[in-house]
Amino acid sequence: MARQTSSRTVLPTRRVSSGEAEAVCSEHHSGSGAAVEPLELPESQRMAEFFSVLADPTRLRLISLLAGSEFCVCDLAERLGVSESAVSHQLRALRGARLVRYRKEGRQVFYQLHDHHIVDLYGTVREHLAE
Amino acid sequence: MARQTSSRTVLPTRRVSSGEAEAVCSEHHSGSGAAVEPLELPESQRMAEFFSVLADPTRLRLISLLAGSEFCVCDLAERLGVSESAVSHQLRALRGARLVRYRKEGRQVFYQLHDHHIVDLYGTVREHLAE
DNA sequence: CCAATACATGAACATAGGCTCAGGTATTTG
DNA sequence: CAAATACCTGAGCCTATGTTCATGTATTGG
Repeated sequence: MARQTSSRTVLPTRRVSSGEAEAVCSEHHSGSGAAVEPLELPESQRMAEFFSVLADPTRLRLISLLAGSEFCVCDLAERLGVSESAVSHQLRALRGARLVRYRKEGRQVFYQLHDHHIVDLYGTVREHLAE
Repeated sequence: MARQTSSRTVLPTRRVSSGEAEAVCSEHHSGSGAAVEPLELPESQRMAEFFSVLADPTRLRLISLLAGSEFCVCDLAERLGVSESAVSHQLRALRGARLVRYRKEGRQVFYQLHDHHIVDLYGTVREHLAE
């Protein structure tokens, strides 16, 4: 196990240097004077984009099916009760986020989860929502 | 222009059970005939709603700051370079998802992460994106 | 009490995203 | 080849959402 949670945020060098005048409450920092830098904007955008892929019921249900076994597109569509077009669009998003992989067999395309990360996420969120 | 969108068209609730064999490729199920049911729609919506809260750069940067220590609202606003109003709106979303907690001290409100779940998620996603 | 600070909230505007529709590509079949 | 199947994709419609702006509430200070 040993999930290493590096308590240090990773990216420095982001000085908010806008010409904005400063507030007063800045003197009340409860933490030490150590620079606590936020996540950089570009990386926060990449991460938000990733979470956006998970922020859709249809895609989550696709993932839940693929967690059980692999399926071809039309089976996924039928089981979710949505059009093949919609499924195909959503699978494209999942592919883009490297959440699923596929293999072709004749004219069918079988999709499966890409790796275990998504299952970990799934479990953690279920745990959070169950509380 | 008005198409047949009479009802909500959001949740068809099409209960395709065993009788309705529409597609042809259904016979290629790789799994056994066991019912592989997808995540139920209501739960998938709750989960999507939760991921939606994480699907925003500003909120992720707020979380990254709060992972280091607690902060009052105007400090968060200053460090991210966004308005206090925007921060307040986003903190509301984070509160709703039980991702942050707050304590009042005078006229200031100090926010901190609610529990460890978000840090786990954060780590898993960083790992996924780093590959 | 009145002004200022710190934060919250509703409305409005601009953008992003999911679905349907209408094709398009690739593979199998007659 | 031509039709059918399985899947992909661009365009457009409609809804959801993040921000700003203006205002409201609570606490501190003169």
